[in-house]
Amino acid sequence: MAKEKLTKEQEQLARFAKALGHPIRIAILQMLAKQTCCYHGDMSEILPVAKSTLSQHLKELKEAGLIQGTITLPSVKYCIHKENWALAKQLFDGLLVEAGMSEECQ
Amino acid sequence: MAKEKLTKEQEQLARFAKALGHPIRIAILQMLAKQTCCYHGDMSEILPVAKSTLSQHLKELKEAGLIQGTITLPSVKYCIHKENWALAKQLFDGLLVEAGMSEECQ
DNA sequence: AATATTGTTCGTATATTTACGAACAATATT
DNA sequence: AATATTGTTCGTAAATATACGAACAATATT
Repeated sequence: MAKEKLTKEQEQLARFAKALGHPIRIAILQMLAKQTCCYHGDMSEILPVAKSTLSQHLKELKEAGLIQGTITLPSVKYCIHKENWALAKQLFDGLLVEAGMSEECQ
Repeated sequence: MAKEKLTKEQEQLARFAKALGHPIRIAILQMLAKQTCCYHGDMSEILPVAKSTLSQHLKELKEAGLIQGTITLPSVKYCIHKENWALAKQLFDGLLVEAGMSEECQ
């Protein structure tokens, strides 16, 4: 068995995907994308989770590199991490296109 | 607090993303995409996991609707689930483009 | 009928994820 | 100095995810 090691790219893509793997985090990213709201407080009012839970989700997105937060007292402003987002887009696109073009398997 | 319910779309996108959220599953999809291999056995030889673990990953991808498997004795052939894959692509694209165009938040 | 091949399922252990409220920290306001 | 506002961190509980080998199932081969 010639077990192949997984590549950094595969790990990175999985990391991004994992961060997207929760509906609350999707909702967060959509809000940030639309710029309808960037503040923790605003999201907290809309999203159906406790503020502590929201903090956890934001932390995960931050750790995955998809968003960044800056303290703007008395609130905290979040936004998309443009650079990493571009990388994510590139990686996802690569996979999605590739697989979309695959032959019918039958 | 006007807590909004999450949409089916958000749930679906998160479901897909979650399925992509493991490097082994990324590797599986890439192999299926490239058509270099469609058989469980072939993947089992290449991917660095026990066959039982591979089965679990394949099951998750199947349950998420991203792949489908057909028994072709003595082996099992897997392939991308074209229809759902197209949906996944659409949903991911939507999010990725949207967020990519968001204003600089500063 | 015994054996081999190919995957799945089972049993199990460990780690991670998710969620909540309470407590805390940092600053602003009274 | 007490109070209010805004988020994070802590403690905790419950659910999922991940991994492995052993056992099993289904068919093919001897």
